[in-house]
Amino acid sequence: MLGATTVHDAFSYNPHQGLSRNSGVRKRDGFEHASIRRLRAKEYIFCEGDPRTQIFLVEQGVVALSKVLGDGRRQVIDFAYPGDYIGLGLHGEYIFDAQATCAAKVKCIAASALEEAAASDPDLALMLYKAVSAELATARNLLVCVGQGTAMERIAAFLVRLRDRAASSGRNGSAFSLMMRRSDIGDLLGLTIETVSRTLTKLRSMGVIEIVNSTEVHVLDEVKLEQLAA
Amino acid sequence: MLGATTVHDAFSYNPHQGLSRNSGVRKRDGFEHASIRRLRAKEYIFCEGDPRTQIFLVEQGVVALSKVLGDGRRQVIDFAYPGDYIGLGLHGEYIFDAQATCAAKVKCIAASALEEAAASDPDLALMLYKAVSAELATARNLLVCVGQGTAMERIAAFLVRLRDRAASSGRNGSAFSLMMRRSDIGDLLGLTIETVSRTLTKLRSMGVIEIVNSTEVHVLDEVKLEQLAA
DNA sequence: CGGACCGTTGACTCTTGTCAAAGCCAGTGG
DNA sequence: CCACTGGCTTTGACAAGAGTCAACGGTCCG
Repeated sequence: MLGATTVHDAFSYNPHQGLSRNSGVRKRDGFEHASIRRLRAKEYIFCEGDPRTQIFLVEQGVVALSKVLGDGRRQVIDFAYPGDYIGLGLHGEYIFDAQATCAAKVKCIAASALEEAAASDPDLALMLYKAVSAELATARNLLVCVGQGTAMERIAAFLVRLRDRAASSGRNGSAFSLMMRRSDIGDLLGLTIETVSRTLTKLRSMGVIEIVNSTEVHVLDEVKLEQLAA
Repeated sequence: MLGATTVHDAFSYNPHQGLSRNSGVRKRDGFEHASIRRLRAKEYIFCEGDPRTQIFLVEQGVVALSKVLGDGRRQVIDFAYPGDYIGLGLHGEYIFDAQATCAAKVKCIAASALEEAAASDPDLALMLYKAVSAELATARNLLVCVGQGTAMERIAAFLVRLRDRAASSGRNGSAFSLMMRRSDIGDLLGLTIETVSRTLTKLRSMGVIEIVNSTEVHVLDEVKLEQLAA
């Protein structure tokens, strides 16, 4: 768990519920060069349509990348974890929202700096190519999961991915923190929060996982979980 | 309509129904350098897991890019139309199947040639970066559609995209050919063929579209169709 | 103490999937 | 020329999984 990272003066603004899309948060928050920005849960880093001036590197916490339909339905496209870049691509504007799901820390990098450098540095350009290719593979795997899986398969696959991430970052993979609310999971998998909750309850009653405090997951039966992930 | 392109000696093989994943099709079919390969409907260009030796440029027809789960469920990830590249990325193997949905023609390009050139040509590398970024945006838009939309919204959005494509390629956008079966559409949108059929029937009975011969679509009410696309 | 937010659970509805049958069309072969 | 066959689509009846609506409980925080 990341603990309660103290946030200085940024306030949480939600552009989809009436506030201006460009609040003072941006300028007040050290947005100039390669600075660190601290985020509290639910705080937006940027929104779809904002000019793409910066690229962000997640240092701590989790950031949900999402798109929102006119009527409020939201699809999380991906979660960015420490080490992931946010905002790559060659668009003039961001093409999705980026919102911290929990207290988080991101490094801010000028987009122009990175992409001008890439124009003369083939290695860097190839690195970008590779990073975007990886994002593409992730997006497509999620598409398969959402397009073809039952609720149980989607949740199980999601938990397997979290477990793999935890395992590969050295820690004990069978115990990890969700670092997000049920609504974030539902919006990722195309399910309602009720279905997410019910499915997690079912996994608990099957003895596959254990959940403490609604956010800490312990995988009790890894084999079973992988079977359920289809 | 592309008409009945004559296919020489390639036969249709389906790797997911018992045949070897590497039949003679590949070598017999002009796979060496920048050659043209003709495909009949349902013929595979390559499969997930095959070594990624070539990149393909679609010249005619439509190619479905898909992933298949162990039990046969299939998710179409994207359709490649004339002008689209297939197989970009930096993986040693293809990470999806590529299968013509109708008679098609593709140009074959050695993968090594392209990516070695990119290592010393920043412009080319940036071009690849841009191409993959575009694929990523497409995949994410489809994810939003599949994750959040009802059957009607998914079908309507799909038809709008086809119309836009037809319109931008010079022809009359309100009339176009599907160039694929209901199962391809269903596997793209995460729906069954029955639901696809029923939804198209409903659109017909609403006077939004007209379908002749099961494949030729005429959009009668563009405004309504866009409204339905969410 | 009260309120806001989040998660869980229950009852019910409804969209979509499943299963089955029939029609249509194209190609094949008698 | 026609009957037959196979692949594809359409349609209907029914089942089931997920969504909706509502209530309740827990936790955190002012």
